[in-house]
Amino acid sequence: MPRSFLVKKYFTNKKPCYRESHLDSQAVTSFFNNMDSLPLPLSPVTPVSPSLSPSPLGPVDLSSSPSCSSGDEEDDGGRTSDPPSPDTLHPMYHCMYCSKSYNSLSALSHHQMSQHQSSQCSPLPHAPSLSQEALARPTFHCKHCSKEYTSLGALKMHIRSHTLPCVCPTCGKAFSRPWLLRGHIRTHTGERPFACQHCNRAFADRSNLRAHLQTHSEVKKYQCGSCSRTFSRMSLLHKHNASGCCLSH
DNA sequence: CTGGGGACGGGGCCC
DNA sequence: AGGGCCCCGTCCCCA
Repeated sequence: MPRSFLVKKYFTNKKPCYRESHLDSQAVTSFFNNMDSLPLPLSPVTPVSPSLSPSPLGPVDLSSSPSCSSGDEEDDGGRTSDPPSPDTLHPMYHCMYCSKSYNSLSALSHHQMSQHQSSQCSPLPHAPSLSQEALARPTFHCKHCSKEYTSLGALKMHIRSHTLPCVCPTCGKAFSRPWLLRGHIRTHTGERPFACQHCNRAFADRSNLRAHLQTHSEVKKYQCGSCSRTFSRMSLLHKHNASGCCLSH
């Protein structure tokens, strides 16, 4: 499975390290104690321009596809999508040698095997040097924005960020995913399940606890490339750079 | 201006 | 396939 479903995405140097730093109970202490040895990115973090190269293959237009499979949980209010149209859910597979399209991978494979394999066909000029399988991979367009995905599941997940099916019963604010709603509900209940082991603070959001733990560390995660100052948050480093540090070096 | 907290979005991985 | 959870990241606000 590809690490990224998203065709158009921001490329980062993220190295997910899941399940290595559970922040509950003693794991927090472990995380903090080992902070110095963690492979933290102590280098200036620079924003990376998005790759906006168009899909080399004809994208699948899902403009009339349903926005979410769980339609019964969708809040209407003008956000619901058009009714499902099975035809438009079918991805199209495009030949890398000619412009013919097929609605099944097997049909495309048969076409390419029979029409192009024995000949000296070369891929279309706009086709990148990818494997044939990769080239045959369909792309799925979001009807609400310009994003493209290589799997329908990824697209459905993304579309939830447009349809916002999870609605707070208290204030009516809508969210794309249930756990986002749960986090929001904590703002109403005041629940703060993520406690700092080094002070009395507790947080409703794990990310905020993680950021807070940085404040306990002498050497923080984000370092200015010019003056070597370290910051607990990327945004602080950005502010620091914007304030002119790098201009004076 | 700086540091920090609150709230939230989104892609990726695991089950 | 879909839900749950993880991490990274951003924006806003305030002291």
